[in-house]
Amino acid sequence: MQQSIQLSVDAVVFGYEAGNISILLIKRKYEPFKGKWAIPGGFVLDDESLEEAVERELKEETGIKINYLEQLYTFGKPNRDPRGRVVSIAYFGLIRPNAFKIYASTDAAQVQWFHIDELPELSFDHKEILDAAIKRLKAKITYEPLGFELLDNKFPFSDLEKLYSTLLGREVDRRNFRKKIIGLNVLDELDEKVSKGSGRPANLFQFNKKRYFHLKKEGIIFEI
Amino acid sequence: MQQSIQLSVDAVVFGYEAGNISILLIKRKYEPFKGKWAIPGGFVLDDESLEEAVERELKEETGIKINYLEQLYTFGKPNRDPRGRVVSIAYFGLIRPNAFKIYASTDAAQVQWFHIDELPELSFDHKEILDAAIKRLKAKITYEPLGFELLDNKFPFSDLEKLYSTLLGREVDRRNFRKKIIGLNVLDELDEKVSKGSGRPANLFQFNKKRYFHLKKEGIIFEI
DNA sequence: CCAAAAGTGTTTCGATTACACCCATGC
DNA sequence: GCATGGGTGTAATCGAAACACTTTTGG
Repeated sequence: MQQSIQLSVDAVVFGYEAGNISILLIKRKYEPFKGKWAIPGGFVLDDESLEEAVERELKEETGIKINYLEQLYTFGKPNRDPRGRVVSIAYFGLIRPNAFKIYASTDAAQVQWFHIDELPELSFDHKEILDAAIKRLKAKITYEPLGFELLDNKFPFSDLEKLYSTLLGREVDRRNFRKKIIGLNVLDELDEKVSKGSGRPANLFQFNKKRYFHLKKEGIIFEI
Repeated sequence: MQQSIQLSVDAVVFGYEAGNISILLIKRKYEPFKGKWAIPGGFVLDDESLEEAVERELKEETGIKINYLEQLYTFGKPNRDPRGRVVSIAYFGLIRPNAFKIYASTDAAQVQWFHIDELPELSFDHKEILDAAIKRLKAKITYEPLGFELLDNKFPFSDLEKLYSTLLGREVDRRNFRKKIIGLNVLDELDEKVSKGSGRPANLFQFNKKRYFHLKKEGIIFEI
Protein backbone atom coordinates (compact mmCIF):
# COMPACT_ATOMS: atom_id res chain seq x y z
CA MET A 1 0.00 0.00 0.00
CA GLN A 2 1.91 3.00 -1.20
CA GLN A 3 -0.08 6.16 -1.64
CA SER A 4 0.92 9.41 -3.19
CA ILE A 5 -1.76 11.54 -1.70
CA GLN A 6 -0.87 14.83 -0.12
CA LEU A 7 -2.69 16.38 2.76
CA SER A 8 -3.41 20.03 3.25
CA VAL A 9 -5.51 22.22 5.47
CA ASP A 10 -7.41 25.36 4.54
CA ALA A 11 -9.08 27.94 6.70
CA VAL A 12 -12.07 30.11 5.99
CA VAL A 13 -11.73 32.99 8.41
CA PHE A 14 -14.70 35.22 9.02
CA GLY A 15 -14.36 38.67 10.42
CA TYR A 16 -17.08 40.99 11.61
CA GLU A 17 -16.86 44.67 12.11
CA ALA A 18 -19.47 47.40 12.20
CA GLY A 19 -22.14 45.48 10.39
CA ASN A 20 -19.89 43.87 7.83
CA ILE A 21 -18.92 40.26 7.43
CA SER A 22 -15.67 39.72 5.66
CA ILE A 23 -13.43 36.85 4.72
CA LEU A 24 -9.68 36.66 4.81
CA LEU A 25 -8.01 35.75 1.51
CA ILE A 26 -4.48 35.60 0.27
CA LYS A 27 -3.07 36.25 -3.16
CA ARG A 28 -0.98 33.28 -4.23
CA LYS A 29 2.70 33.88 -4.78
CA TYR A 30 3.47 30.68 -6.67
CA GLU A 31 1.96 28.38 -9.26
CA PRO A 32 -0.57 26.94 -9.57
CA PHE A 33 -3.00 29.84 -9.55
CA LYS A 34 -0.16 32.31 -9.09
CA GLY A 35 -1.57 35.78 -8.58
CA LYS A 36 -5.03 34.50 -7.84
CA TRP A 37 -6.92 34.75 -4.58
CA ALA A 38 -7.28 31.75 -2.33
CA ILE A 39 -8.24 30.67 1.16
CA PRO A 40 -5.17 30.53 3.38
CA GLY A 41 -3.82 27.04 3.96
CA GLY A 42 -1.05 24.63 3.12
CA PHE A 43 0.42 21.20 3.57
CA VAL A 44 0.31 19.34 6.85
CA LEU A 45 3.66 18.41 8.30
CA ASP A 46 4.36 14.83 9.31
CA ASP A 47 4.44 15.42 13.00
CA GLU A 48 1.83 18.06 13.64
CA SER A 49 -1.86 17.67 14.30
CA LEU A 50 -4.36 19.08 11.83
CA GLU A 51 -5.21 21.94 14.16
CA GLU A 52 -1.56 22.79 14.59
CA ALA A 53 -1.21 22.81 10.83
CA VAL A 54 -4.04 25.27 10.26
CA GLU A 55 -2.86 27.56 13.00
CA ARG A 56 0.69 27.49 11.68
CA GLU A 57 -0.36 28.18 8.12
CA LEU A 58 -2.61 31.01 9.17
CA LYS A 59 0.19 32.54 11.16
CA GLU A 60 2.70 32.13 8.36
CA GLU A 61 0.53 33.35 5.55
CA THR A 62 -1.48 36.08 7.16
CA GLY A 63 0.03 36.88 10.53
CA ILE A 64 -3.10 36.16 12.54
CA LYS A 65 -3.49 33.86 15.48
CA ILE A 66 -7.02 32.68 15.80
CA ASN A 67 -8.92 31.74 18.92
CA TYR A 68 -11.88 29.96 17.43
CA LEU A 69 -11.33 27.31 14.78
CA GLU A 70 -13.63 24.49 13.95
CA GLN A 71 -13.30 21.66 11.47
CA LEU A 72 -15.67 22.14 8.57
CA TYR A 73 -15.36 19.41 6.00
CA THR A 74 -12.78 17.41 4.10
CA PHE A 75 -12.54 17.90 0.38
CA GLY A 76 -11.02 15.06 -1.55
CA LYS A 77 -12.07 14.87 -5.18
CA PRO A 78 -9.18 13.36 -7.16
CA ASN A 79 -8.68 16.35 -9.44
CA ARG A 80 -9.23 19.31 -7.19
CA ASP A 81 -5.56 20.30 -7.33
CA PRO A 82 -3.58 20.39 -10.61
CA ARG A 83 -0.38 19.40 -8.81
CA GLY A 84 -1.70 15.94 -8.10
CA ARG A 85 -3.86 14.30 -5.51
CA VAL A 86 -4.35 16.66 -2.61
CA VAL A 87 -6.96 16.10 0.04
CA SER A 88 -7.74 19.15 2.10
CA ILE A 89 -9.30 19.45 5.50
CA ALA A 90 -11.12 22.73 5.71
CA TYR A 91 -11.59 24.68 8.92
CA PHE A 92 -13.50 27.77 9.66
CA GLY A 93 -12.66 30.45 12.12
CA LEU A 94 -14.04 33.62 13.60
CA ILE A 95 -12.07 36.67 14.51
CA ARG A 96 -12.30 40.40 15.05
CA PRO A 97 -10.49 41.90 12.08
CA ASN A 98 -9.10 44.71 14.19
CA ALA A 99 -7.60 42.31 16.72
CA PHE A 100 -4.63 41.53 14.48
CA LYS A 101 -2.62 43.21 11.90
CA ILE A 102 -2.54 41.09 8.78
CA TYR A 103 0.56 40.86 6.65
CA ALA A 104 1.64 38.67 3.78
CA SER A 105 4.62 36.36 4.12
CA THR A 106 5.55 32.87 2.83
CA ASP A 107 3.42 31.68 -0.06
CA ALA A 108 1.26 34.79 0.05
CA ALA A 109 1.91 37.84 -2.08
CA GLN A 110 -0.85 39.75 -0.37
CA VAL A 111 -3.48 39.36 2.32
CA GLN A 112 -6.82 41.09 2.38
CA TRP A 113 -10.24 41.13 3.95
CA PHE A 114 -13.05 40.84 1.41
CA HIS A 115 -16.63 41.72 2.07
CA ILE A 116 -18.73 38.59 1.85
CA ASP A 117 -20.70 40.00 -1.05
CA GLU A 118 -17.70 41.15 -3.02
CA LEU A 119 -15.50 38.12 -3.30
CA PRO A 120 -12.99 37.75 -6.11
CA GLU A 121 -12.64 34.63 -8.20
CA LEU A 122 -10.96 31.91 -6.20
CA SER A 123 -8.35 29.23 -6.85
CA PHE A 124 -8.86 25.47 -6.75
CA ASP A 125 -12.27 24.46 -5.39
CA HIS A 126 -12.09 27.21 -2.80
CA LYS A 127 -15.40 28.66 -3.86
CA GLU A 128 -17.04 25.42 -2.88
CA ILE A 129 -15.24 25.41 0.47
CA LEU A 130 -16.26 28.96 1.13
CA ASP A 131 -19.88 28.27 0.31
CA ALA A 132 -19.88 25.38 2.75
CA ALA A 133 -18.39 27.63 5.41
CA ILE A 134 -20.96 30.35 4.88
CA LYS A 135 -23.73 27.81 5.08
CA ARG A 136 -22.34 26.45 8.31
CA LEU A 137 -21.90 29.86 9.84
CA LYS A 138 -25.48 30.82 9.11
CA ALA A 139 -26.75 27.56 10.51
CA LYS A 140 -24.64 27.88 13.63
CA ILE A 141 -26.14 31.09 14.86
CA THR A 142 -29.52 29.47 15.11
CA TYR A 143 -28.41 26.78 17.50
CA GLU A 144 -25.52 28.28 19.40
CA PRO A 145 -24.84 31.54 21.06
CA LEU A 146 -22.32 33.33 18.92
CA GLY A 147 -20.60 36.61 19.23
CA PHE A 148 -17.89 36.22 21.77
CA GLU A 149 -15.42 35.48 19.01
CA LEU A 150 -16.50 38.36 16.86
CA LEU A 151 -17.18 41.24 19.18
CA ASP A 152 -14.92 43.33 21.33
CA ASN A 153 -14.50 42.30 24.91
CA LYS A 154 -16.95 44.96 26.04
CA PHE A 155 -19.69 45.96 23.70
CA PRO A 156 -23.02 47.73 23.65
CA PHE A 157 -26.05 45.57 23.16
CA SER A 158 -26.69 47.07 19.77
CA ASP A 159 -23.46 45.55 18.47
CA LEU A 160 -24.69 42.08 19.24
CA GLU A 161 -28.01 42.87 17.69
CA LYS A 162 -26.42 44.18 14.54
CA LEU A 163 -24.18 41.12 14.34
CA TYR A 164 -27.20 38.87 14.41
CA SER A 165 -29.23 40.85 11.95
CA THR A 166 -26.25 40.90 9.60
CA LEU A 167 -25.65 37.19 9.83
CA LEU A 168 -29.31 36.39 9.52
CA GLY A 169 -29.74 38.82 6.69
CA ARG A 170 -32.88 40.33 8.18
CA GLU A 171 -34.08 42.71 10.83
CA VAL A 172 -34.55 41.41 14.34
CA ASP A 173 -37.00 42.89 16.81
CA ARG A 174 -34.94 44.88 19.25
CA ARG A 175 -37.07 44.17 22.31
CA ASN A 176 -37.58 40.50 21.66
CA PHE A 177 -33.94 39.94 20.85
CA ARG A 178 -32.88 41.59 24.06
CA LYS A 179 -35.32 39.55 26.10
CA LYS A 180 -34.08 36.36 24.52
CA ILE A 181 -30.41 37.05 25.03
CA ILE A 182 -30.82 38.34 28.55
CA GLY A 183 -32.81 35.21 29.27
CA LEU A 184 -29.88 33.07 28.22
CA ASN A 185 -27.88 34.53 31.03
CA VAL A 186 -24.66 34.70 29.05
CA LEU A 187 -24.13 38.41 29.43
CA ASP A 188 -22.81 40.39 32.34
CA GLU A 189 -23.95 43.98 32.37
CA LEU A 190 -21.14 46.35 33.26
CA ASP A 191 -21.26 49.62 35.11
CA GLU A 192 -19.86 51.42 32.16
CA LYS A 193 -21.33 53.36 29.34
CA VAL A 194 -20.17 54.25 25.91
CA SER A 195 -21.38 56.95 23.59
CA LYS A 196 -21.35 56.65 19.84
CA GLY A 197 -21.23 60.37 19.22
CA SER A 198 -24.90 61.01 19.29
CA GLY A 199 -27.84 59.58 21.14
CA ARG A 200 -28.11 58.12 24.56
CA PRO A 201 -24.96 56.31 25.69
CA ALA A 202 -25.26 52.53 25.86
CA ASN A 203 -24.48 50.24 28.73
CA LEU A 204 -21.62 47.92 28.04
CA PHE A 205 -21.89 44.16 28.32
CA GLN A 206 -19.48 41.35 28.25
CA PHE A 207 -19.88 37.64 27.75
CA ASN A 208 -19.80 35.52 30.83
CA LYS A 209 -17.24 33.03 29.56
CA LYS A 210 -18.18 30.20 31.84
CA ARG A 211 -21.83 30.36 31.01
CA TYR A 212 -21.11 31.03 27.34
CA PHE A 213 -18.97 27.98 26.77
CA HIS A 214 -21.30 25.91 28.86
CA LEU A 215 -24.18 26.84 26.57
CA LYS A 216 -22.06 26.14 23.50
CA LYS A 217 -21.33 22.67 24.74
CA GLU A 218 -24.96 22.00 25.52
CA GLY A 219 -25.90 23.13 22.04
CA ILE A 220 -28.78 25.31 23.07
CA ILE A 221 -31.58 25.70 20.62
CA PHE A 222 -32.13 29.26 20.19
CA GLU A 223 -34.50 30.79 17.71
CA ILE A 224 -34.29 34.43 16.93
CA MET B 1 7.49 19.35 0.44
CA GLN B 2 7.52 15.60 0.85
CA GLN B 3 5.01 14.15 3.23
CA SER B 4 4.66 10.65 4.52
CA ILE B 5 1.13 10.85 5.70
CA GLN B 6 -1.30 8.14 4.76
CA LEU B 7 -4.97 8.63 4.23
CA SER B 8 -7.71 6.27 5.22
CA VAL B 9 -11.47 6.27 5.51
CA ASP B 10 -13.60 4.64 8.18
CA ALA B 11 -17.31 4.07 8.33
CA VAL B 12 -19.60 3.89 11.30
CA VAL B 13 -22.62 2.00 10.04
CA PHE B 14 -25.80 2.08 12.08
CA GLY B 15 -28.48 -0.49 11.69
CA TYR B 16 -31.94 -0.48 13.17
CA GLU B 17 -34.25 -3.39 13.60
CA ALA B 18 -37.18 -4.00 15.87
CA GLY B 19 -36.27 -1.40 18.43
CA ASN B 20 -32.56 -2.04 18.44
CA ILE B 21 -29.77 0.14 17.19
CA SER B 22 -26.66 -1.72 16.23
CA ILE B 23 -23.30 -0.95 14.76
CA LEU B 24 -21.33 -2.92 12.21
CA LEU B 25 -17.83 -3.93 13.29
CA ILE B 26 -15.13 -6.11 11.86
CA LYS B 27 -12.55 -8.24 13.60
CA ARG B 28 -9.11 -7.36 12.30
CA LYS B 29 -7.23 -10.04 10.46
CA TYR B 30 -3.81 -8.41 10.55
CA GLU B 31 -1.58 -6.37 12.83
CA PRO B 32 -1.86 -3.88 14.34
CA PHE B 33 -4.74 -4.79 16.63
CA LYS B 34 -5.00 -8.23 15.05
CA GLY B 35 -8.00 -10.06 16.46
CA LYS B 36 -9.54 -6.89 17.83
CA TRP B 37 -12.75 -5.22 16.75
CA ALA B 38 -12.71 -2.11 14.62
CA ILE B 39 -14.84 0.10 12.46
CA PRO B 40 -14.62 -0.98 8.83
CA GLY B 41 -12.33 1.14 6.69
CA GLY B 42 -9.01 1.28 4.92
CA PHE B 43 -6.63 3.27 2.81
CA VAL B 44 -7.75 5.59 0.06
CA LEU B 45 -6.44 4.77 -3.40
CA ASP B 46 -4.74 7.45 -5.43
CA ASP B 47 -7.41 7.82 -8.03
CA GLU B 48 -10.65 7.36 -6.15
CA SER B 49 -12.74 9.92 -4.32
CA LEU B 50 -13.22 9.64 -0.58
CA GLU B 51 -16.78 8.43 -1.03
CA GLU B 52 -15.67 5.79 -3.47
CA ALA B 53 -13.06 4.67 -0.99
CA VAL B 54 -15.53 4.19 1.86
CA GLU B 55 -17.98 2.38 -0.34
CA ARG B 56 -15.29 0.12 -1.70
CA GLU B 57 -13.91 -0.70 1.73
CA LEU B 58 -17.34 -1.43 3.11
CA LYS B 59 -18.07 -3.71 0.22
CA GLU B 60 -14.73 -5.47 0.53
CA GLU B 61 -14.72 -5.90 4.26
CA THR B 62 -18.33 -6.52 5.06
CA GLY B 63 -20.20 -7.22 1.85
CA ILE B 64 -22.68 -4.37 2.25
CA LYS B 65 -23.49 -1.65 -0.20
CA ILE B 66 -24.84 1.37 1.56
CA ASN B 67 -27.27 3.93 0.27
CA TYR B 68 -26.82 6.65 2.84
CA LEU B 69 -23.33 7.79 3.78
CA GLU B 70 -22.36 11.12 5.18
CA GLN B 71 -19.00 12.57 6.07
CA LEU B 72 -18.62 12.82 9.83
CA TYR B 73 -15.24 14.19 10.83
CA THR B 74 -11.57 13.84 10.04
CA PHE B 75 -9.31 12.41 12.70
CA GLY B 76 -5.68 13.31 12.44
CA LYS B 77 -3.76 13.19 15.68
CA PRO B 78 -0.16 12.26 14.89
CA ASN B 79 -0.12 9.07 16.93
CA ARG B 80 -3.52 7.60 16.37
CA ASP B 81 -2.11 4.72 14.35
CA PRO B 82 0.95 2.73 15.45
CA ARG B 83 1.98 2.12 11.83
CA GLY B 84 2.80 5.78 11.34
CA ARG B 85 0.96 8.92 10.46
CA VAL B 86 -2.50 8.04 9.26
CA VAL B 87 -5.23 10.60 8.90
CA SER B 88 -8.68 9.14 8.65
CA ILE B 89 -11.85 10.61 7.27
CA ALA B 90 -14.77 9.09 9.10
CA TYR B 91 -18.18 8.59 7.56
CA PHE B 92 -21.38 7.42 9.01
CA GLY B 93 -24.05 5.40 7.34
CA LEU B 94 -27.52 4.07 7.94
CA ILE B 95 -28.84 0.77 6.76
CA ARG B 96 -31.42 -1.90 7.43
CA PRO B 97 -29.42 -4.82 8.79
CA ASN B 98 -31.67 -7.31 7.05
CA ALA B 99 -31.16 -5.66 3.66
CA PHE B 100 -27.78 -7.25 3.18
CA LYS B 101 -26.00 -10.37 4.11
CA ILE B 102 -22.76 -9.47 5.81
CA TYR B 103 -19.67 -11.57 5.29
CA ALA B 104 -16.02 -11.13 6.12
CA SER B 105 -13.42 -10.92 3.41
CA THR B 106 -10.16 -8.99 2.86
CA ASP B 107 -8.69 -7.56 6.03
CA ALA B 108 -11.59 -8.76 8.13
CA ALA B 109 -11.63 -12.04 9.99
CA GLN B 110 -15.21 -11.59 11.03
CA VAL B 111 -18.08 -9.13 10.67
CA GLN B 112 -20.78 -8.61 13.21
CA TRP B 113 -23.57 -6.32 14.31
CA PHE B 114 -23.21 -5.10 17.89
CA HIS B 115 -25.95 -3.59 19.94
CA ILE B 116 -25.11 0.00 20.68
CA ASP B 117 -25.04 -0.69 24.40
CA GLU B 118 -22.88 -3.77 24.16
CA LEU B 119 -19.86 -2.70 22.20
CA PRO B 120 -16.55 -4.52 22.51
CA GLU B 121 -13.26 -2.76 23.05
CA LEU B 122 -12.16 -1.10 19.85
CA SER B 123 -8.88 -0.63 17.97
CA PHE B 124 -7.09 2.67 17.31
CA ASP B 125 -9.16 5.72 18.29
CA HIS B 126 -12.28 4.07 16.97
CA LYS B 127 -14.11 4.53 20.22
CA GLU B 128 -13.76 8.26 19.78
CA ILE B 129 -15.00 8.07 16.20
CA LEU B 130 -17.94 6.00 17.26
CA ASP B 131 -18.87 8.40 20.01
CA ALA B 132 -18.82 11.27 17.56
CA ALA B 133 -21.05 9.30 15.21
CA ILE B 134 -23.55 8.47 17.91
CA LYS B 135 -23.69 12.08 18.95
CA ARG B 136 -24.28 13.17 15.37
CA LEU B 137 -26.97 10.58 14.81
CA LYS B 138 -28.88 11.69 17.88
CA ALA B 139 -28.59 15.32 16.88
CA LYS B 140 -29.69 14.62 13.33
CA ILE B 141 -33.07 13.23 14.17
CA THR B 142 -34.06 16.51 15.76
CA TYR B 143 -33.50 18.57 12.66
CA GLU B 144 -34.08 16.18 9.78
CA PRO B 145 -36.66 13.64 8.94
CA LEU B 146 -35.01 10.28 9.32
CA GLY B 147 -36.21 6.79 8.82
CA PHE B 148 -36.24 6.14 5.15
CA GLU B 149 -32.78 4.66 5.37
CA LEU B 150 -33.57 2.50 8.36
CA LEU B 151 -37.05 1.18 7.85
CA ASP B 152 -38.49 -1.26 5.37
CA ASN B 153 -40.01 0.14 2.24
CA LYS B 154 -43.49 -0.27 3.66
CA PHE B 155 -43.93 -0.04 7.38
CA PRO B 156 -46.60 0.49 10.00
CA PHE B 157 -46.58 3.83 11.74
CA SER B 158 -45.57 2.21 14.99
CA ASP B 159 -42.22 1.23 13.46
CA LEU B 160 -41.36 4.86 12.82
CA GLU B 161 -42.50 5.77 16.28
CA LYS B 162 -40.38 3.07 17.86
CA LEU B 163 -37.38 4.14 15.81
CA TYR B 164 -37.69 7.66 17.13
CA SER B 165 -38.24 6.69 20.71
CA THR B 166 -35.25 4.38 20.52
CA LEU B 167 -32.98 7.00 19.03
CA LEU B 168 -34.18 9.66 21.43
CA GLY B 169 -33.95 7.31 24.35
CA ARG B 170 -37.35 8.28 25.68
CA GLU B 171 -41.04 7.75 25.09
CA VAL B 172 -42.79 9.89 22.52
CA ASP B 173 -46.46 10.76 22.69
CA ARG B 174 -48.14 8.63 20.09
CA ARG B 175 -50.79 11.13 19.11
CA ASN B 176 -48.53 14.14 18.95
CA PHE B 177 -45.88 12.26 17.05
CA ARG B 178 -48.35 11.10 14.48
CA LYS B 179 -49.77 14.59 14.05
CA LYS B 180 -46.32 15.99 13.57
CA ILE B 181 -45.15 13.47 11.02
CA ILE B 182 -48.38 13.50 9.07
CA GLY B 183 -48.07 17.27 9.03
CA LEU B 184 -44.69 17.02 7.36
CA ASN B 185 -46.34 15.36 4.43
CA VAL B 186 -43.52 12.91 3.85
CA LEU B 187 -45.60 9.78 4.16
CA ASP B 188 -47.95 8.17 1.73
CA GLU B 189 -50.59 6.00 3.33
CA LEU B 190 -51.09 2.74 1.49
CA ASP B 191 -54.22 0.68 1.08
CA GLU B 192 -52.61 -2.21 2.79
CA LYS B 193 -52.63 -3.53 6.28
CA VAL B 194 -50.33 -5.69 8.27
CA SER B 195 -50.99 -7.62 11.41
CA LYS B 196 -48.39 -8.32 14.04
CA GLY B 197 -50.04 -11.42 15.36
CA SER B 198 -52.31 -9.78 17.84
CA GLY B 199 -54.13 -6.51 18.00
CA ARG B 200 -55.65 -4.37 15.35
CA PRO B 201 -53.80 -4.55 12.03
CA ALA B 202 -51.92 -1.41 11.08
CA ASN B 203 -52.06 0.57 7.90
CA LEU B 204 -48.82 0.58 5.99
CA PHE B 205 -47.02 3.73 5.01
CA GLN B 206 -44.14 4.53 2.79
CA PHE B 207 -41.92 7.54 2.46
CA ASN B 208 -42.65 9.89 -0.37
CA LYS B 209 -39.12 10.06 -1.72
CA LYS B 210 -39.45 13.37 -3.48
CA ARG B 211 -40.87 15.14 -0.49
CA TYR B 212 -38.51 13.35 1.88
CA PHE B 213 -35.32 14.39 0.16
CA HIS B 214 -36.70 17.84 -0.37
CA LEU B 215 -37.21 18.21 3.37
CA LYS B 216 -33.74 16.83 4.05
CA LYS B 217 -32.21 19.44 1.82
CA GLU B 218 -34.21 22.22 3.43
CA GLY B 219 -33.06 21.05 6.84
CA ILE B 220 -36.43 21.22 8.50
CA ILE B 221 -36.52 21.95 12.16
CA PHE B 222 -38.50 19.34 13.74
CA GLU B 223 -38.93 18.94 17.44
CA ILE B 224 -40.38 15.74 18.75
C1' DC C 1 -65.43 -11.96 24.97
C1' DC C 2 -60.87 -10.85 26.03
C1' DA C 3 -56.22 -9.33 24.98
C1' DA C 4 -53.42 -6.51 22.22
C1' DA C 5 -52.09 -2.96 19.32
C1' DA C 6 -53.99 0.92 16.25
C1' DG C 7 -56.26 5.04 15.67
C1' DT C 8 -58.05 9.56 16.91
C1' DG C 9 -59.33 15.44 19.19
C1' DT C 10 -59.40 18.75 22.54
C1' DT C 11 -57.62 21.60 26.09
C1' DT C 12 -53.70 23.71 28.43
C1' DC C 13 -49.62 26.00 28.57
C1' DG C 14 -45.64 28.35 27.24
C1' DA C 15 -43.03 30.66 23.85
C1' DT C 16 -42.76 33.67 19.95
C1' DT C 17 -44.39 37.65 17.75
C1' DA C 18 -46.01 42.18 17.07
C1' DC C 19 -46.01 46.59 18.47
C1' DA C 20 -44.83 52.32 20.39
C1' DC C 21 -43.35 55.37 23.63
C1' DC C 22 -40.02 57.51 26.88
C1' DC C 23 -34.95 58.29 28.11
C1' DA C 24 -30.27 60.17 28.05
C1' DT C 25 -26.96 62.47 25.77
C1' DG C 26 -24.38 65.74 22.12
C1' DC C 27 -24.71 69.51 19.41
C1' DG D 1 -34.66 71.94 21.83
C1' DC D 2 -33.95 68.64 18.57
C1' DA D 3 -31.75 64.76 16.55
C1' DT D 4 -29.97 60.31 17.56
C1' DG D 5 -29.61 55.95 19.34
C1' DG D 6 -30.86 53.34 23.95
C1' DG D 7 -34.06 51.20 26.83
C1' DT D 8 -38.47 49.00 28.15
C1' DG D 9 -43.76 45.92 28.73
C1' DT D 10 -48.05 43.90 27.26
C1' DA D 11 -51.42 41.58 24.42
C1' DA D 12 -52.32 38.28 20.62
C1' DT D 13 -51.11 34.24 18.34
C1' DC D 14 -49.19 29.88 17.39
C1' DG D 15 -47.26 25.62 18.32
C1' DA D 16 -46.05 22.00 21.74
C1' DA D 17 -47.56 19.13 25.36
C1' DA D 18 -50.67 16.60 28.03
C1' DC D 19 -54.12 13.46 28.13
C1' DA D 20 -57.99 8.62 27.48
C1' DC D 21 -61.21 6.30 25.02
C1' DT D 22 -62.82 3.69 20.88
C1' DT D 23 -61.72 0.43 17.04
C1' DT D 24 -60.18 -3.69 14.86
C1' DT D 25 -58.41 -7.92 14.70
C1' DG D 26 -56.78 -12.93 16.55
C1' DG D 27 -57.34 -16.41 19.68
